[in-house]
Amino acid sequence: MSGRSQKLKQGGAEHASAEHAEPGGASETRRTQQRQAIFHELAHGDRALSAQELHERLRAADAGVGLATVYRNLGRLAEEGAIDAIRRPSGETAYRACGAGHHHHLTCRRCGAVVELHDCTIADWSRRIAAEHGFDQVEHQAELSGICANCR
Amino acid sequence: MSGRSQKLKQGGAEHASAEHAEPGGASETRRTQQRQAIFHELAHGDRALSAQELHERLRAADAGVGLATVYRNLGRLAEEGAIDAIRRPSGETAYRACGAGHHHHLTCRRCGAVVELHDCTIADWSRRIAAEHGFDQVEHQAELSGICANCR
DNA sequence: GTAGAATTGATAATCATTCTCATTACGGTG
DNA sequence: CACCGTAATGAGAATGATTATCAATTCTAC
Repeated sequence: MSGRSQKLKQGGAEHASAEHAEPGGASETRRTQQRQAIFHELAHGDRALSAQELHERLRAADAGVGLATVYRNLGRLAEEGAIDAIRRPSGETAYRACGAGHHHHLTCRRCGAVVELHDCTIADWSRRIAAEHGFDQVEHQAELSGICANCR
Repeated sequence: MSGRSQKLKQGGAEHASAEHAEPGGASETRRTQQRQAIFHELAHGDRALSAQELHERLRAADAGVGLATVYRNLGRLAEEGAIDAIRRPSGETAYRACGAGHHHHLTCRRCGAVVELHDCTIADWSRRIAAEHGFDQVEHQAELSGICANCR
């Protein structure tokens, strides 16, 4: 697929009810069983899942979805903003269906539980730093990890 | 044991790794040409280099250092705290010779210039968040990126 | 229905990184 | 200075995650 009309339209579908707010359905993105199964699994999971883990779960759930398809849809959904990508220290990328808006994650290193952090103080720091060093369009990326109460 | 030998030139980072109390056998870190070449290259670079880039540079500089050796030493040096690992959005890990102490990086997305940020406000936030959610041993990881003054 | 394009799936291909193991060289010693 | 024990190196194989390939399947619209 090289010369594909990549029209990343995402006009609507930013509905608030996070339960069944599956994106797509416009005209370019088809609503396939696989994509729904993938999103459904993520929407119900409490922790972030890697592509491989998700693939495993889907296989166990009788929804035999190919690994390549899992990767494809995960990437797409992340681009559309429907799910959130989290980088694990080990290198893999895990995904999770998150609420909207800017936020970070606090992940338990043992059980993988995730807490969304919406009160980001980094933005202020970032702004100050940017001004201080003459930088523009500064973005930040951050992850917190620790051991949750249950795991101690 | 006067651990005098492993003082890789380049002042700073006097991280006296005294955490090698192996009984019986002594696993000394030897000073090899390759390791010196690797560190030297990093100490002079202004931007962070990935293992592959470093390997390429060393090859070009007639210091034929094997790729595996580059990886090995990079990992070791990072553990010792002599160099700093930076995760690129694309996934590879890049390394840079940094000052000691906890700090983060502000990288120019265009030219790759790096600024060390030593006044990290995330620690406070992190602590508060940890207490709030009952987490323990919370660590954080963060990167800032933007466009530097020269590149605008 | 039917056509036609987006999508899927099995597998090959990448890419960065790690492992293996025979060979080399560092560093102290006699 | 020659010698030894051992950490370190190097070339390539192995791994693990992710991406590309491409014929065979669905969706969706008509």
